[in-house]
Amino acid sequence: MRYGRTINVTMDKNQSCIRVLADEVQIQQCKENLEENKESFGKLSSILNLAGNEVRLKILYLLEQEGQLCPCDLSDILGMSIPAISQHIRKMKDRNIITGKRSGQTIFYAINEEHLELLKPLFQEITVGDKKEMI
Amino acid sequence: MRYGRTINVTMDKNQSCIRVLADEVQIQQCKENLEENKESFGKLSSILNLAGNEVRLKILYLLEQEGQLCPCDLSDILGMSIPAISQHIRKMKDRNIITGKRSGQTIFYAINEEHLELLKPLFQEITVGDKKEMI
DNA sequence: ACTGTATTTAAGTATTTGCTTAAATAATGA
DNA sequence: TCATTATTTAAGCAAATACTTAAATACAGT
Repeated sequence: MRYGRTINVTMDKNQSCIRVLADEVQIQQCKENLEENKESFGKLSSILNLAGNEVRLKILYLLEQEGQLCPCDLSDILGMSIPAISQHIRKMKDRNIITGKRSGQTIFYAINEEHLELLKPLFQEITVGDKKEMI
Repeated sequence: MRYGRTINVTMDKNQSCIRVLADEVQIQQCKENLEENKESFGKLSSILNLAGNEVRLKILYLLEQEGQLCPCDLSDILGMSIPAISQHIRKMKDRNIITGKRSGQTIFYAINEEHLELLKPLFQEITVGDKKEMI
Protein backbone atom coordinates (compact mmCIF):
# COMPACT_ATOMS: atom_id res chain seq x y z
CA MET A 1 0.00 0.00 0.00
CA ARG A 2 1.14 3.50 -0.80
CA TYR A 3 0.98 6.51 1.44
CA GLY A 4 1.61 10.16 0.77
CA ARG A 5 0.12 12.72 -1.54
CA THR A 6 -0.06 11.70 -5.18
CA ILE A 7 -0.72 13.58 -8.36
CA ASN A 8 -3.10 10.92 -9.55
CA VAL A 9 -5.34 10.67 -6.54
CA THR A 10 -7.82 8.50 -8.40
CA MET A 11 -5.24 5.78 -9.01
CA ASP A 12 -5.15 4.49 -5.43
CA LYS A 13 -7.31 5.45 -2.52
CA ASN A 14 -4.90 7.72 -0.82
CA GLN A 15 -5.05 7.33 2.95
CA SER A 16 -3.14 10.52 3.52
CA CYS A 17 -4.80 13.80 4.31
CA ILE A 18 -5.39 16.15 1.42
CA ARG A 19 -4.83 19.37 3.27
CA VAL A 20 -4.54 22.28 0.89
CA LEU A 21 -2.23 24.00 3.31
CA ALA A 22 0.38 21.30 2.98
CA ASP A 23 3.68 22.63 1.78
CA GLU A 24 4.59 20.25 -1.02
CA VAL A 25 8.07 21.68 -1.36
CA GLN A 26 8.78 21.30 2.34
CA ILE A 27 7.57 17.72 2.26
CA GLN A 28 9.64 16.88 -0.77
CA GLN A 29 12.74 18.41 0.81
CA CYS A 30 12.19 16.39 3.98
CA LYS A 31 11.90 13.21 1.97
CA GLU A 32 15.14 13.95 0.17
CA ASN A 33 16.87 14.81 3.40
CA LEU A 34 15.88 11.49 4.91
CA GLU A 35 16.90 9.63 1.79
CA GLU A 36 20.34 11.27 1.77
CA ASN A 37 20.96 10.33 5.38
CA LYS A 38 19.34 6.93 5.22
CA GLU A 39 22.43 5.14 6.45
CA SER A 40 23.02 7.54 9.34
CA PHE A 41 19.51 7.02 10.64
CA GLY A 42 19.98 3.27 10.58
CA LYS A 43 23.28 3.40 12.41
CA LEU A 44 22.26 5.98 14.97
CA SER A 45 18.93 4.38 15.79
CA SER A 46 20.58 1.01 16.26
CA ILE A 47 23.03 2.49 18.78
CA LEU A 48 20.29 4.39 20.58
CA ASN A 49 18.21 1.24 20.58
CA LEU A 50 20.99 -0.53 22.46
CA ALA A 51 21.40 2.33 24.91
CA GLY A 52 17.63 2.60 25.24
CA ASN A 53 17.49 -0.45 27.47
CA GLU A 54 18.05 0.34 31.13
CA VAL A 55 20.31 -2.64 31.76
CA ARG A 56 22.48 -1.93 28.73
CA LEU A 57 22.60 1.77 29.51
CA LYS A 58 23.92 0.90 32.95
CA ILE A 59 26.46 -1.50 31.48
CA LEU A 60 27.72 1.17 29.09
CA TYR A 61 27.83 3.73 31.89
CA LEU A 62 29.78 1.37 34.11
CA LEU A 63 32.22 0.50 31.34
CA GLU A 64 32.83 4.17 30.74
CA GLN A 65 33.35 4.88 34.44
CA GLU A 66 35.52 1.89 35.23
CA GLY A 67 37.32 1.54 31.93
CA GLN A 68 36.62 -2.17 31.68
CA LEU A 69 34.62 -4.85 33.46
CA CYS A 70 33.96 -8.58 33.06
CA PRO A 71 30.51 -10.19 32.76
CA CYS A 72 31.02 -11.55 36.25
CA ASP A 73 31.48 -8.06 37.73
CA LEU A 74 28.50 -6.74 35.83
CA SER A 75 26.38 -9.61 37.08
CA ASP A 76 27.35 -8.72 40.62
CA ILE A 77 26.82 -5.02 40.24
CA LEU A 78 23.50 -5.24 38.44
CA GLY A 79 22.18 -8.20 40.42
CA MET A 80 21.40 -10.16 37.28
CA SER A 81 22.22 -13.65 36.05
CA ILE A 82 25.40 -14.14 34.06
CA PRO A 83 23.59 -15.40 30.94
CA ALA A 84 21.33 -12.36 30.99
CA ILE A 85 24.37 -10.08 31.12
CA SER A 86 26.17 -12.13 28.50
CA GLN A 87 23.29 -11.73 26.07
CA HIS A 88 23.24 -7.98 26.50
CA ILE A 89 26.99 -7.93 25.96
CA ARG A 90 26.60 -9.98 22.81
CA LYS A 91 24.22 -7.48 21.30
CA MET A 92 26.59 -4.61 21.93
CA LYS A 93 29.57 -6.63 20.75
CA ASP A 94 27.73 -7.58 17.56
CA ARG A 95 27.06 -3.94 16.76
CA ASN A 96 30.62 -3.07 17.58
CA ILE A 97 29.89 -0.82 20.54
CA ILE A 98 32.13 -2.76 22.89
CA THR A 99 35.07 -5.14 22.57
CA GLY A 100 36.35 -7.85 24.86
CA LYS A 101 39.93 -8.62 25.81
CA ARG A 102 40.65 -12.00 27.28
CA SER A 103 42.87 -12.28 30.31
CA GLY A 104 42.97 -15.91 31.36
CA GLN A 105 39.44 -17.10 31.89
CA THR A 106 38.16 -13.60 32.33
CA ILE A 107 37.05 -11.39 29.46
CA PHE A 108 37.17 -7.66 30.09
CA TYR A 109 34.85 -5.54 28.01
CA ALA A 110 35.30 -1.89 27.14
CA ILE A 111 33.52 0.67 25.01
CA ASN A 112 35.01 1.21 21.57
CA GLU A 113 36.66 4.61 21.27
CA GLU A 114 34.67 5.54 18.17
CA HIS A 115 31.42 5.52 20.11
CA LEU A 116 32.53 7.37 23.21
CA GLU A 117 31.96 10.74 21.58
CA LEU A 118 28.29 9.94 21.09
CA LEU A 119 27.79 8.26 24.45
CA LYS A 120 29.61 10.66 26.77
CA PRO A 121 27.05 13.48 26.54
CA LEU A 122 24.41 10.93 27.46
CA PHE A 123 26.31 9.79 30.53
CA GLN A 124 26.63 13.41 31.59
CA GLU A 125 22.85 13.51 31.93
CA ILE A 126 23.35 10.99 34.72
CA THR A 127 26.48 12.31 36.36
CA VAL A 128 25.09 15.83 36.47
CA GLY A 129 22.76 14.60 39.18
CA ASP A 130 25.78 13.56 41.24
CA LYS A 131 27.27 17.03 41.23
CA LYS A 132 24.05 18.54 42.48
CA GLU A 133 24.23 16.34 45.56
CA MET A 134 27.89 17.13 46.13
CA ILE A 135 27.37 20.88 46.39
CA MET B 1 16.97 -15.83 43.09
CA ARG B 2 19.91 -13.79 44.26
CA TYR B 3 22.98 -12.87 42.30
CA GLY B 4 26.25 -11.30 43.33
CA ARG B 5 28.95 -12.19 45.77
CA THR B 6 27.79 -12.89 49.28
CA ILE B 7 29.52 -13.22 52.60
CA ASN B 8 27.57 -16.34 53.41
CA VAL B 9 28.25 -18.31 50.27
CA THR B 10 26.82 -21.47 51.79
CA MET B 11 23.41 -19.85 52.29
CA ASP B 12 22.39 -19.85 48.63
CA LYS B 13 24.09 -21.45 45.68
CA ASN B 14 25.70 -18.36 44.33
CA GLN B 15 25.57 -18.30 40.54
CA SER B 16 28.13 -15.54 40.35
CA CYS B 17 31.78 -16.13 39.67
CA ILE B 18 34.02 -16.31 42.70
CA ARG B 19 37.06 -14.69 41.18
CA VAL B 20 39.62 -13.85 43.86
CA LEU B 21 40.78 -10.94 41.78
CA ALA B 22 37.43 -9.20 42.05
CA ASP B 23 37.71 -5.77 43.56
CA GLU B 24 34.99 -5.82 46.19
CA VAL B 25 35.36 -2.12 46.89
CA GLN B 26 35.02 -1.22 43.22
CA ILE B 27 31.94 -3.37 42.90
CA GLN B 28 30.36 -1.89 45.98
CA GLN B 29 31.03 1.63 44.74
CA CYS B 30 29.48 0.83 41.38
CA LYS B 31 26.39 -0.51 43.08
CA GLU B 32 26.05 2.63 45.16
CA ASN B 33 26.60 4.84 42.14
CA LEU B 34 23.79 3.09 40.28
CA GLU B 35 21.52 3.28 43.28
CA GLU B 36 22.10 7.02 43.67
CA ASN B 37 21.27 7.68 40.04
CA LYS B 38 18.49 5.16 39.79
CA GLU B 39 15.96 7.72 38.61
CA SER B 40 18.28 9.23 36.00
CA PHE B 41 18.86 5.84 34.42
CA GLY B 42 15.15 5.24 34.18
CA LYS B 43 14.44 8.60 32.60
CA LEU B 44 17.37 8.58 30.21
CA SER B 45 16.85 5.02 29.03
CA SER B 46 13.19 5.70 28.37
CA ILE B 47 14.06 8.67 26.17
CA LEU B 48 16.78 6.74 24.36
CA ASN B 49 14.35 3.89 23.93
CA LEU B 50 12.01 6.21 22.08
CA ALA B 51 14.80 7.63 19.94
CA GLY B 52 16.14 4.13 19.39
CA ASN B 53 13.42 3.36 16.89
CA GLU B 54 14.25 4.42 13.35
CA VAL B 55 10.80 5.83 12.61
CA ARG B 56 10.66 7.83 15.83
CA LEU B 57 14.23 9.04 15.40
CA LYS B 58 13.25 10.36 11.99
CA ILE B 59 10.14 12.01 13.41
CA LEU B 60 12.18 13.73 16.10
CA TYR B 61 14.79 14.78 13.57
CA LEU B 62 12.13 16.21 11.27
CA LEU B 63 10.42 18.06 14.10
CA GLU B 64 13.72 19.61 15.07
CA GLN B 65 14.50 20.63 11.49
CA GLU B 66 11.08 21.93 10.57
CA GLY B 67 9.99 23.27 13.94
CA GLN B 68 6.64 21.54 13.82
CA LEU B 69 4.75 19.05 11.67
CA CYS B 70 1.37 17.33 11.69
CA PRO B 71 0.77 13.57 11.60
CA CYS B 72 -0.45 13.99 8.05
CA ASP B 73 2.85 15.53 6.92
CA LEU B 74 4.84 12.88 8.73
CA SER B 75 2.79 10.16 7.12
CA ASP B 76 3.59 11.63 3.73
CA ILE B 77 7.27 12.13 4.40
CA LEU B 78 7.86 8.75 5.95
CA GLY B 79 5.55 6.82 3.64
CA MET B 80 3.70 5.25 6.53
CA SER B 81 0.05 4.95 7.49
CA ILE B 82 -1.47 7.70 9.61
CA PRO B 83 -2.36 5.35 12.49
CA ALA B 84 1.19 4.05 12.57
CA ILE B 85 2.52 7.59 12.84
CA SER B 86 -0.13 8.52 15.38
CA GLN B 87 0.87 5.66 17.64
CA HIS B 88 4.52 6.68 17.54
CA ILE B 89 3.47 10.23 18.33
CA ARG B 90 1.42 9.03 21.26
CA LYS B 91 4.36 7.30 22.84
CA MET B 92 6.48 10.42 22.64
CA LYS B 93 3.64 12.62 23.82
CA ASP B 94 3.01 10.31 26.77
CA ARG B 95 6.63 10.59 27.86
CA ASN B 96 6.53 14.34 27.36
CA ILE B 97 9.08 14.51 24.57
CA ILE B 98 6.75 16.33 22.22
CA THR B 99 3.62 18.45 22.51
CA GLY B 100 0.84 19.12 20.07
CA LYS B 101 -0.86 22.43 19.28
CA ARG B 102 -4.18 22.29 17.56
CA SER B 103 -4.89 24.62 14.66
CA GLY B 104 -8.31 23.81 13.31
CA GLN B 105 -8.41 20.14 12.45
CA THR B 106 -4.68 19.90 12.23
CA ILE B 107 -2.44 19.20 15.20
CA PHE B 108 1.13 20.41 14.92
CA TYR B 109 3.68 18.59 17.04
CA ALA B 110 6.98 19.97 18.25
CA ILE B 111 9.79 18.78 20.49
CA ASN B 112 9.65 20.06 24.06
CA GLU B 113 12.42 22.55 24.78
CA GLU B 114 13.66 20.64 27.80
CA HIS B 115 14.69 17.68 25.67
CA LEU B 116 16.35 19.52 22.83
CA GLU B 117 19.62 19.77 24.71
CA LEU B 118 19.87 16.00 24.89
CA LEU B 119 18.62 15.36 21.37
CA LYS B 120 20.56 17.97 19.40
CA PRO B 121 23.97 16.29 19.71
CA LEU B 122 22.35 13.13 18.39
CA PHE B 123 20.93 14.89 15.37
CA GLN B 124 24.35 16.30 14.65
CA GLU B 125 25.53 12.75 14.06
CA ILE B 126 23.18 12.77 11.10
CA THR B 127 23.63 16.29 9.81
CA VAL B 128 27.42 15.98 9.89
CA GLY B 129 27.09 13.74 6.85
CA ASP B 130 25.30 16.53 4.98
CA LYS B 131 28.13 19.00 5.45
CA LYS B 132 30.61 16.55 4.00
CA GLU B 133 28.62 16.46 0.76
CA MET B 134 28.29 20.25 0.68
CA ILE B 135 32.03 20.90 0.65
C1' DA C 1 -27.77 18.69 10.98
C1' DC C 2 -24.81 16.65 7.44
C1' DT C 3 -20.52 15.82 4.96
C1' DG C 4 -15.75 15.60 4.66
C1' DT C 5 -11.19 15.95 6.74
C1' DA C 6 -7.61 15.13 10.46
C1' DT C 7 -6.55 12.52 14.07
C1' DT C 8 -6.97 9.05 17.61
C1' DT C 9 -8.21 4.72 19.49
C1' DA C 10 -9.20 -0.22 19.52
C1' DA C 11 -8.52 -4.93 18.29
C1' DG C 12 -5.84 -8.35 16.05
C1' DT C 13 -1.39 -10.31 14.87
C1' DA C 14 3.42 -11.47 13.56
C1' DT C 15 7.84 -10.37 15.27
C1' DT C 16 11.14 -9.08 18.63
C1' DT C 17 12.83 -8.77 23.25
C1' DG C 18 14.70 -10.23 27.60
C1' DC C 19 14.65 -13.19 30.72
C1' DT C 20 15.01 -18.41 32.49
C1' DT C 21 17.31 -23.03 32.82
C1' DA C 22 20.38 -26.32 30.97
C1' DA C 23 24.10 -27.55 28.17
C1' DA C 24 28.37 -26.34 25.63
C1' DT C 25 33.12 -24.00 25.28
C1' DA C 26 37.30 -22.32 26.90
C1' DA C 27 41.01 -21.70 30.00
C1' DT C 28 43.44 -22.86 34.58
C1' DG C 29 45.63 -25.61 37.78
C1' DA C 30 46.17 -29.99 40.54
C1' DT D 1 43.62 -35.87 32.40
C1' DC D 2 40.15 -34.18 35.43
C1' DA D 3 37.80 -30.88 38.19
C1' DT D 4 36.92 -25.98 38.62
C1' DT D 5 35.91 -21.47 36.97
C1' DA D 6 34.33 -17.92 33.45
C1' DT D 7 31.78 -17.26 29.70
C1' DT D 8 28.79 -18.33 25.86
C1' DT D 9 25.11 -20.55 23.54
C1' DA D 10 20.64 -22.83 22.96
C1' DA D 11 15.82 -23.57 23.79
C1' DG D 12 11.63 -22.07 25.77
C1' DC D 13 8.41 -18.62 27.04
C1' DA D 14 5.88 -14.39 28.69
C1' DA D 15 5.70 -9.71 27.61
C1' DA D 16 6.47 -5.85 24.66
C1' DT D 17 6.60 -3.84 19.98
C1' DA D 18 4.98 -2.11 15.64
C1' DC D 19 2.31 -2.67 12.32
C1' DT D 20 -2.64 -3.60 10.13
C1' DT D 21 -7.73 -2.57 9.49
C1' DA D 22 -11.89 -0.73 11.25
C1' DA D 23 -14.29 2.24 14.18
C1' DA D 24 -14.54 6.44 17.01
C1' DT D 25 -13.76 11.30 17.90
C1' DA D 26 -13.09 16.25 16.78
C1' DC D 27 -13.45 20.07 14.03
C1' DA D 28 -14.99 22.94 9.67
C1' DG D 29 -17.81 24.34 6.12
C1' DT D 30 -22.29 24.08 3.82
